[in-house]
Amino acid sequence: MAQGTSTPEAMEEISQFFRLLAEPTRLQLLCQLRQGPVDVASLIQATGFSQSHISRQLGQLQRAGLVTSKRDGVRLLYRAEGELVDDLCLLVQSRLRQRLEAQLQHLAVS
Amino acid sequence: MAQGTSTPEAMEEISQFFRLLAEPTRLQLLCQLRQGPVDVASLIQATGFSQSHISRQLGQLQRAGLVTSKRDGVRLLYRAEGELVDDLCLLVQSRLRQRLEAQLQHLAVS
DNA sequence: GTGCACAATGCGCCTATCGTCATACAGCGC
DNA sequence: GCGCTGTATGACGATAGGCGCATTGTGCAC
Repeated sequence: MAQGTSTPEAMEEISQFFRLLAEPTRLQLLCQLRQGPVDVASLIQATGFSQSHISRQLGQLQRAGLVTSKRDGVRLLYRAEGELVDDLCLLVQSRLRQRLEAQLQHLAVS
Repeated sequence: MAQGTSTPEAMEEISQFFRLLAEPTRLQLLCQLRQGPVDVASLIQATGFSQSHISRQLGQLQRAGLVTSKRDGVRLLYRAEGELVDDLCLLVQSRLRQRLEAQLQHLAVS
């Protein structure tokens, strides 16, 4: 199965998924949407980006199935779907922390 | 702790890490390097990219601490460091599979 | 129907990054 | 020292994607 991962096509797809998380804007949106449904105006407010930009990013995330939307009258409420992104972020975050601590040790020694 | 993840700076760093994996070339390289030390010529051969390109990508991965290099005479042997990337890829891969299966179900029903 | 608020899309600008070519650097054999 | 092989880096064109402005579309209230 380790070999299966090696096919360039699989790599292409996986990297495409990572690309969604490779943009701070989208990651911020996902973070805001973790706790439950949020309306778009709040997202615009929270991130400080233009409405069009937020709309596009949400569209991408929705097409990837990472968020879903529900209507509330005229507005749309978005919410994050699944905990995969959370798990990924936690893994990466702990790694970054590890690395920084290691650098600290290095400085302390030298 | 869920709140801690929300700071834009943290998002910036985490997304920066994901960006490393968002490129098929780099993911392929990491995949090749999982099994053990590989010399650069093999990587060039395996990916079909130019020497300079491979060198640059390896440099990025090395600065991020995802790979390390050892000299073997004139050549350099690279190897992957840690299983984080493997874990991340497996998680993403299983998700992609899930999604495709769900789509299949959808087709079967309709 | 008109008007109003919210969301999505067409267009363009701009920066970042991919990927190559040519060149410089490093280590080994002579 | 010189040449050779292997790696890194500078310069460049090409492409992708971020981001905003202006516009169009969509659903509600009247």
